[in-house]
Amino acid sequence: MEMQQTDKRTAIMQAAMELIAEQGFHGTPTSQIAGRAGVGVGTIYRYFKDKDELIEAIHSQAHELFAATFTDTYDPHRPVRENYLAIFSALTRLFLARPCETRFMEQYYNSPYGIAKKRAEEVECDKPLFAFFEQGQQQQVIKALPFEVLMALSFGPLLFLVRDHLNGFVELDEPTIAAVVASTWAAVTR
Amino acid sequence: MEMQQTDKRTAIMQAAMELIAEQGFHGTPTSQIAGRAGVGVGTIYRYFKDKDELIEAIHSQAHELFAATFTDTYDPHRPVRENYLAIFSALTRLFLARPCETRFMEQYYNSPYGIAKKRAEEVECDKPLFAFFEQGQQQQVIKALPFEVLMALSFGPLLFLVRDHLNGFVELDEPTIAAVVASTWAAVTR
DNA sequence: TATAACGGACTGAACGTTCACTCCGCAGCG
DNA sequence: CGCTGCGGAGTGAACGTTCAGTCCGTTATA
Repeated sequence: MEMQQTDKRTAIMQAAMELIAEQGFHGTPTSQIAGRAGVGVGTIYRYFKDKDELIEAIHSQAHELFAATFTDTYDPHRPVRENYLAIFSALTRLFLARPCETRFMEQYYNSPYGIAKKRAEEVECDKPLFAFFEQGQQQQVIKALPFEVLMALSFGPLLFLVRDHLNGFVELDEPTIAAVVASTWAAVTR
Repeated sequence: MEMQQTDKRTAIMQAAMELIAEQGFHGTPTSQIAGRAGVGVGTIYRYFKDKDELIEAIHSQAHELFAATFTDTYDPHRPVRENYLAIFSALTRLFLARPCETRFMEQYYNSPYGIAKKRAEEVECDKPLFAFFEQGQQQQVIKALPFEVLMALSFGPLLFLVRDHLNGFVELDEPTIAAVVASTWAAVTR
């Protein structure tokens, strides 16, 4: 039962993601990452130039996971409202199903890493969502507010609640998710 | 022109708050705090047992500032809607006027400090807001959702936008604030 | 008033710890 | 034997914290 070349790389990324999600970037030494991944410290540096590159790799992987949910859920043949409810429900369910990825991303975007990253690629990464909101605006359904404001009205409450849920302050079940997404829909529509 | 005893304490807290707001807890060494405050490193430890106690003191001060805005703005003789719009507009304006306090608190509540703190005193600190929402629910104006959900619907978008504003991604002017608060009002009402 | 002794606020070099990262020896395989 | 992938003790830097000593305002003494 041999490990493939990429298995150690994957194990390192998984271990780092879990630990960073729990303890933050500065709370998780490389030694601990190596320990959970079942590899030596030096092995980390065979696959990643430094800790920053490891973190970027994890971010990139998590980002793809989240982006895929959008493209999987979005259906151009449905009305805007149905798409909205489906997309944000699906995203919330994904946040809850993948707590490590979610908490990692929270850590990431609340750090110098994330701010620089966002500045660099915001244009790219949010393009599909931007187009979706624009479509709703052209149909006079969604308010004529700046894109960032619509993002805030949609994601703000969900991320707030997901964080509370993962910290054990709220039980975020399926009916509650539906109620929240319906409420944010009321916030972004005329 | 001598410094009072408490002036150095205040200078240390101010310097630490500014630096932590910019660089995070682990990005700001005590040496840097002392440098900006214009005191020796050791002086910090005359006023605070350790770095944690310094952070708690800053949090406590900022918390009082924010709590005061609620009590100053809330007027029991106004309709719920007017109170809601006034309170959350005022809070947002305060967030923008006090970027250091705001960013410090963001850092704080995204760290082990904040989670433990919230667990300990959530009951206490949110009491006035809880009562406010309850009043609106009894008048059949505000949705019968859990308190945490109402908090998320109200604060989520605002904090999201304030963060974007402080990072330079959005210009959050007075009309935009009004539009956002009106939108979150639409989200929390029946 | 002039001078000496005191007390404690203040300082920063030094300490021990912890971290990210390196380096060299080892094991498996052809 | 050479080569490749790997491990973990070791390294230097940086951190939070300490503490022996300095400085200065106040008080006691003559």
